Amino acid sequence: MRRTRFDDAPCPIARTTDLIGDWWTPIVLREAFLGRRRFDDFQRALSLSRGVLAQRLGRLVDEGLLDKRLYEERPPRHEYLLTEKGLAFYPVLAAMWRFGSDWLWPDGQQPPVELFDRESGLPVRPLVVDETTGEAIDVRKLRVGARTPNGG
Amino acid sequence: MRRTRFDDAPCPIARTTDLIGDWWTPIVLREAFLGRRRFDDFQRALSLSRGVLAQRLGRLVDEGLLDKRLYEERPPRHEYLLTEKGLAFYPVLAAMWRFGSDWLWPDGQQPPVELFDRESGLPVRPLVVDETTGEAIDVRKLRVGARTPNGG
DNA sequence: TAGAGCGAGTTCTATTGTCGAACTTACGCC
DNA sequence: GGCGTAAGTTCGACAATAGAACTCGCTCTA
Repeated sequence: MRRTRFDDAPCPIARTTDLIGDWWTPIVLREAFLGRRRFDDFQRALSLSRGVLAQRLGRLVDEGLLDKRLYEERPPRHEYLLTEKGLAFYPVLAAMWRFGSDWLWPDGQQPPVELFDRESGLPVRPLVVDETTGEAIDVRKLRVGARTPNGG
Repeated sequence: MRRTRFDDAPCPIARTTDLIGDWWTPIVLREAFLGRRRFDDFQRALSLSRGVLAQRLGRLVDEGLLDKRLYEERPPRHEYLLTEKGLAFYPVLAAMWRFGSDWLWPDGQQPPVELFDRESGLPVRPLVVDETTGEAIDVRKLRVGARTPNGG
């Protein structure tokens, strides 16, 4: 049976899930954000099957999150760079980071790593807010509705 | 081959990916946030295999995002309610919503649905910021580092 | 100039996971 | 006693994954 696809669903969550709803794609993107560019860099860092890596990188290129660039003619060598769309995905990883840090470590323990601001050196804690009010998102105060003509 | 597990990885993104890195879990959670509670509600809304649904709901209960409650003794009837941990996952879906809305529709088009504030009725646009500064997250200004004793 | 090495994949096979349908259990109603 | 409903479990066909080996184009070295 073919995996169910959500890429033409009317819901933005479903479409995003179609894009990253497997165990390697978010991790591959994480590595891209950490500055990895070359096939074997990804492969060594993640020790995943080369076949799966090729498929995932290909998908991310097809979807426009990565750009496959020739950085050397002879012999031909490629690198994968984040596009504007790829960079725009970072907030999703940041939200995952926050949830994981807050909820996926045993009692009293915390993850060994943290995010820092390069300039100030201060720790950064991602938080999801409403862009207009600046208030933290509270699901109990939200509803989903049809798009308004002037909205969004 | 057994699927690679990330549930004991040192990276919060990897652990979160382990939890939701498949095609149905985020969608099941979305439905839970939309107020769905009963097995057949989920099944009818999503038309996914009952086997897969049972496995996913079970995992979410095991992980503490859903609570399985008996709401009727005879005949025995159950419902799945979001826990505090489950509610804490909403920001991740909100970030996915924003990315999907902004980037996964063809030129000039927009998704048919939108988020609204229940009280004000105004559209809500999720944005990921740094909790301390309130500034939007910019991956180019971040670095990952070892946790500081007083940090985080 | 033969061979080792490297980057970037592709191909192969065994094992798992997923889909969809059918089946089961436990009860309530008529 | 049979039908309906909630909440699953079981089953078989098919798809995806992991890991290893192989290919291809090229460079460097002895």
